[in-house]
Amino acid sequence: MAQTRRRGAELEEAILRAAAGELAESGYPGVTMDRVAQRAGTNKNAIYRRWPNRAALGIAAYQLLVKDNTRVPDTGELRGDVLATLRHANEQLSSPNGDILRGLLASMQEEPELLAALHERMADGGAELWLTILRRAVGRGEVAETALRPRIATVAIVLLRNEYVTRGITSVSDEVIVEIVDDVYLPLVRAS
Amino acid sequence: MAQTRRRGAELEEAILRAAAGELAESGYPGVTMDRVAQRAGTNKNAIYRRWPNRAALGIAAYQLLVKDNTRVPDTGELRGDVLATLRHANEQLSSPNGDILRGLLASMQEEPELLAALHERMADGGAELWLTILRRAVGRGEVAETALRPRIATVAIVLLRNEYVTRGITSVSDEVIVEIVDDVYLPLVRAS
DNA sequence: TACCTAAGGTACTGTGTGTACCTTATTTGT
DNA sequence: ACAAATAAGGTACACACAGTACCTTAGGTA
Repeated sequence: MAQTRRRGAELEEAILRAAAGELAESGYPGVTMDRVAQRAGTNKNAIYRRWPNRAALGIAAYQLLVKDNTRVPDTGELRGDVLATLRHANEQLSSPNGDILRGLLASMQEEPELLAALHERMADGGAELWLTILRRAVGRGEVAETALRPRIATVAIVLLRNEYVTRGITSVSDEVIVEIVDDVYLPLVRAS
Repeated sequence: MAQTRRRGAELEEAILRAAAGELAESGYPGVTMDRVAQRAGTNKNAIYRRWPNRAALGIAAYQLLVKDNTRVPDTGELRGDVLATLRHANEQLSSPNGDILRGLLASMQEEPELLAALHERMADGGAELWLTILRRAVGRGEVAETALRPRIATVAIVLLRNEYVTRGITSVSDEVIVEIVDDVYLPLVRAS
């Protein structure tokens, strides 16, 4: 009954929107090829012509979901910037996004290149954001230039993500975030 | 043709050994109820009478695999202890154990209590081990007593595990381990 | 000896992945 | 304007796996 048959980019977007919808509503387990196809008003063939398997579709949908999440806060002091970024990431990782992330991580065992793509887009996990925050702190004289290393800069978000991935919780309390900042991150960057 | 039918603990051990074998050879995806049952020379009913679902069986098998892995090294200095522990954990987490861990983590989305059990046994992830190492360093005067907090003590292993979980790699290079120790962990505990 | 418990065996439902094959609509080149 | 190429729709399928039902059979126990 469709007046005109959708093609190319139009159909691709419809599929992606359907997959992202399932992801948001039912988590990664809900992203089945049958469900996505039905929701997009198409069939599995159209999906398999674009993504080689369920995992690839899941990553693409996840990227659509968490897009536009990399703003760099500027509160005027390092502690405020770090807290704001962690809290923002905490919202992004909260249920169901945490489940989604965990589900995706596990499904990528055989596709390292897909996992790398996922890692790049992982919510606020990019080192560049953290280096930017630290660079401004260096400019204000809050920390020494030797702290400007990716491994050091991303410690806070790694610890936060660790809470999600290994504890399976749906949301990290603000106390934990403050603890990460005051007990670990700030002492570390000031000592480096 | 079995002379005597196995029962109770004997059968349970046979099932667990079969599951651990599949885990070691094929990772978590290989731990299917059918395969484990066949390998153990029994049937799915016997498994379901003991574990409520595949995830529970997977955790039990994982615990069998990584058992006896918590020795506390004593090299006489903090840096040596930390490096030894991380290198040991790196071996434990190396393929296929890393895949196994990731697979288990993802499957636990609905069973928080199982995930908690897994977390307890996670290779060298227990805070107690790290606190012991730090306590000895405090005794030697290497670090201040204020560093004796779980969040601080476990930072090194969390960073190492992060490499596995988010990057999907099969083994972390020794350079990364040294970087974690010298650039992050030692500065952190000495500053605390 | 009879009973009870637990193991073995088999079959089944339901769901999901991925593929095959054919039909039909739409675009593009001539 | 028409034909050929391209891509979508539709259906059916093979295969694997989780979990359940139901019955049969072995082996301790009273």
